[in-house]
Amino acid sequence: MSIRERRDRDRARRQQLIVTAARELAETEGWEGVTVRRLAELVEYSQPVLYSHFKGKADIVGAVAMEGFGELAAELHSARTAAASPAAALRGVAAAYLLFAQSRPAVYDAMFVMSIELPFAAADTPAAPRTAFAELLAALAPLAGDRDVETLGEVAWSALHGLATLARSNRLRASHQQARLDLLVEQLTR
Amino acid sequence: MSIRERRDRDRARRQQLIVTAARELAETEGWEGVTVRRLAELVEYSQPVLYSHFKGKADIVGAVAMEGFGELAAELHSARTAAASPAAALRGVAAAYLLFAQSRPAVYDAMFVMSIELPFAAADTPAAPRTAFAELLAALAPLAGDRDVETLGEVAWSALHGLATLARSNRLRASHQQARLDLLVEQLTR
DNA sequence: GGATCGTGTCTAGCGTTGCTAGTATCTAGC
DNA sequence: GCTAGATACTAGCAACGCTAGACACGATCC
Repeated sequence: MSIRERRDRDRARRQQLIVTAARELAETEGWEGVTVRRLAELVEYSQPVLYSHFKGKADIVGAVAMEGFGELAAELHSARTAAASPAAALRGVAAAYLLFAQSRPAVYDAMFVMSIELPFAAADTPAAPRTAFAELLAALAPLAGDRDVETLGEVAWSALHGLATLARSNRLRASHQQARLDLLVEQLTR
Repeated sequence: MSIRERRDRDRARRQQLIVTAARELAETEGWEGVTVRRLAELVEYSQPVLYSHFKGKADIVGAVAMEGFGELAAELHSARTAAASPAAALRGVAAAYLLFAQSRPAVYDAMFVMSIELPFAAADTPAAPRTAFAELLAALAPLAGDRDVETLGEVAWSALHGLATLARSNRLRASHQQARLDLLVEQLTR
């Protein structure tokens, strides 16, 4: 069965090639510039090949989003564990979150703006996004006091998400991002 | 020049007809179901007529967004002025904001998610969105203490925006919206 | 009153999109 | 070496945003 294995390997490699191409194209030209035709041209296969890997364009976006969740979880984790105090950990996690959204906007959009179909607070939520949220909860737990940690986590995440998206569409004063982060962290720390 | 006036009146009425049709269609089937062809059919004109009113589809979305800003500003205002205390006013404004986003999701998307091109914190920001933001600031001002009101307003708005969008895509626990609102208002009041 | 000129609307079509049916080709196994 | 099945391709469908060119109507001037 070695041939079968090699084929599966090749197929997985090609799938990754598609996801990477979609991601890079979205990052350079935005998601509106990502079409199945252009992706097919980039990976040097015909369109139907892409449809043998993914159900449709939305599925490709979802794959990019999944990759992003893994990276976000890892970066939040290292930001949290690298900090000396609980307060510094929270601040580091929040800053890492905003940096992620700012530096990879296309991936962030795929994760949180585009792919509506991805239940989070449900039983069938995939592992990666749950892990990322768990990192935020871990950073908040020591500072929660009498507040419900999970609710606090949802509010904190919402604030971060709002800061990230509104700032990027020029709806917040560009020069005050640091001040907003400071104020938010102070509110959460209390 | 009465004929000219009547024509302008008819034209304005037709423009409003298009905006209303777009809005209703988006509210019932989502923005992906709104096409120029369907809109033309709904208002019983051919496609080029729509392009004599709007530069393109994005422009129609923008018109719906503008209408939404006016309504949001009005609802935030009445929520704020109806409250007895500053704390109640803030809570009322926050609740009104979330109710707006929940009850008119398509309009909310047009305002904050779709039309990227609409600078907010800039000189040429239209009046309606600025008024809406001013309402939030007015509700926060009495409770700001030593915090910078404008920065606090941006953080509060970001949190509300995050709560609204993440809740709607099932990324927050549906049953805990009240608890999140309580916690957020308490944080802001402090 | 009849010709003229604009304004306003329509039909038709361009290029592109996501997606798929049907065909050809290539490979694995007997 | 031949057959069966997997695999990738060409070609095309319906729908999209948008626009060029033709047509009809109404106001204006001789």
